[in-house]
Amino acid sequence: MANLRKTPTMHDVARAAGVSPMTVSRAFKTDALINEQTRARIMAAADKLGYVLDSTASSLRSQKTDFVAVTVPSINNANFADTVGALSEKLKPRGLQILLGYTNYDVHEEERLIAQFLRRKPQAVIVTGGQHTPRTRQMLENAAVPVIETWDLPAQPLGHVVGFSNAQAVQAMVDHFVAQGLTRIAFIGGDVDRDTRGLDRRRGFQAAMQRHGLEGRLIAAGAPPISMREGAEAMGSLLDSAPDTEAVICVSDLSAFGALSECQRRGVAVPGQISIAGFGNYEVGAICVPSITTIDPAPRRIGELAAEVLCDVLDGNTEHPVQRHITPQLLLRESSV
Amino acid sequence: MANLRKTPTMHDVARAAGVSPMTVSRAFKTDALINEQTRARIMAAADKLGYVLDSTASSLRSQKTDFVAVTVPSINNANFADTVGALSEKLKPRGLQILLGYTNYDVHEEERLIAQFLRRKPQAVIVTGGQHTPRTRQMLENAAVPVIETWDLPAQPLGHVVGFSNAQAVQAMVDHFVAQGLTRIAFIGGDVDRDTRGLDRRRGFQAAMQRHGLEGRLIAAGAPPISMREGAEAMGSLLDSAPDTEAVICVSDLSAFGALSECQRRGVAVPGQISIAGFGNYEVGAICVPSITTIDPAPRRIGELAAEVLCDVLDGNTEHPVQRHITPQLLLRESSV
DNA sequence: ATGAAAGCGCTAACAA
DNA sequence: TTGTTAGCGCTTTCAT
Repeated sequence: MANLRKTPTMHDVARAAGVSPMTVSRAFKTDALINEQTRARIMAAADKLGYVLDSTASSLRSQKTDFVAVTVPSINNANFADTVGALSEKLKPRGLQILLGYTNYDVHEEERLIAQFLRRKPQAVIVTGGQHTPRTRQMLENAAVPVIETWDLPAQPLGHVVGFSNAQAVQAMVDHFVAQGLTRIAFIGGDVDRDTRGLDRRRGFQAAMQRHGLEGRLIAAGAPPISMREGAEAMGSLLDSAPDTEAVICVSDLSAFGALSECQRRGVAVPGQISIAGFGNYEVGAICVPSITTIDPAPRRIGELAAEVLCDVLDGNTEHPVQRHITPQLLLRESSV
Repeated sequence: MANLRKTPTMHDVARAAGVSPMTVSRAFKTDALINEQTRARIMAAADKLGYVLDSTASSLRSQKTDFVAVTVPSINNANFADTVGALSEKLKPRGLQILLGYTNYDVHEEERLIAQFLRRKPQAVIVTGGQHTPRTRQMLENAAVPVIETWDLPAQPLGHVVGFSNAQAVQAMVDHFVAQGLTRIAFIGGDVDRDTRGLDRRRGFQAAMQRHGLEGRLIAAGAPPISMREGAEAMGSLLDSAPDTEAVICVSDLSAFGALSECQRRGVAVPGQISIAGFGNYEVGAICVPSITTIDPAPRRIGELAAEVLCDVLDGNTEHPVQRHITPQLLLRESSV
């Protein structure tokens, strides 16, 4: 049976085309010095044999892979998906392939992932956030691989940074509500600190409230990521426990939408009786009625900038660690007035 | 400088631990025959040197990778993310790593991805849908790698299948509306046939309408994937052109939510004046007010079954192509009565 | 523009 | 339980 034949190698193609294996190797490189007719003959032979280049062998010999390792907290999040999408599109022309892993908002799972990824000798490692286990930090240092931290401004960067201050962004939101004369303001977010960006947003909320001499109300919505349902439940307990609340800032648009829905179920007017704001500029917040005031952290821009930084590093144009800051935009919508 | 040292290899660890490289290799395998004290000594030496196993070399020598190639239409879709998430969790214990690519609903992009992935000699290829270019089909056949098609019931399967009939699921939805006495029913979906699952749903709609002797109204909402915004716009033109429509079935919950929002903006009562249904059981449809009637295709179940099939194949328990069918559930909610 | 020799780092196969 | 030998498929390097 034909299927019992071993997978053809470069050697087989070389013999079929009447050249040396080295010439076949050249034929498969776009920029190699080779006669076009020879290449055509080789490609025809390769096609006939069903030859597929073995990039494992190629990587081993050249001591160079085309992998870029990327970790995100969740595979199921439109914001991170946008960042990865932009990254992927920008790296595709360079022939770089993304090795994607998700940490489930857990630094130990991140450690496990990074350890696994480093065995593949990636060209770079791009992570979400600036919180890592000591072992992760050490592995990345030992690997001497370019590292880019995204979506955050780490206190002690591992290398390059493409991010923004989550705390600062939420402070702008608080200022907006206070400027409207609102004082009884609550924050709906995760009840544990696994999600460091969520934690930063909560801290930003509290810092801003304190600055205004106000007392912030914190509503715990469960373990990150906070879903629409958890947002709705949190809004329910807020309405039960502190019905005089005038505004609610949610850790994300998803929980904000859940909160909005709970208000609608209870006949609480938004805005009017209560204003709602989210974070992340997810599509749902732009489409729903009323639309939800939010902060746009430009997730695709983060991916594009990370790709830019990475290309500079790989081209040797960047010797020192780079910091590229995003400026999140406050988007005022119908849910706050 | 310490950093100028070459990356340590097994050889270096072996010398440091006073054993042969082969013993080091064994120490890094969980199930290898090795003295535990020797292993401890080796691990200590490896740790001190910052040694990281080179899985490229390992794969080349053993002619075996731990990659599973997976393609999905979009990285930014909660349903496919759930499938990939479940797949990933089930494959992790086996030490299999997912190589994820997204096709952007384009069979040619799928072809490009598969070609790239096959160079890595994956253990299996898992694709979304049953529509592929001839070249893709041929590459996969040549590679003699296990293939699983998901989310669909392909007419000509490439190998194993874990899916359901999108057409049939939508027919059940039409039957539901007709049973309620509704006759003027519209379908909002993509205007090109790139998304074969969307196309199947539209066909199911038309077939069911025809079976009931009714004429279906088709509203084109743009190129897949259909967003919430496009759903809203499509509902706008439907309300303009055919205001007597009694029910709308949307290609997904996202467009259904957009359609619902547009109704709310225009003061059209849902349900009452118009009933709305979606597809996919996305969270937004369960939380919004009114909640949206939908079909649950059990995306995580698809991933779990695919992982199950894959494990059976890798264990040699499955010689012949397998078909595992999902039965999507109709979820009746507030948007239809 | 093409070829020959060597070896990337690891592990299969066999030996002790 | 550990060691020795050989070679996976490719590309670097040097030669022609």
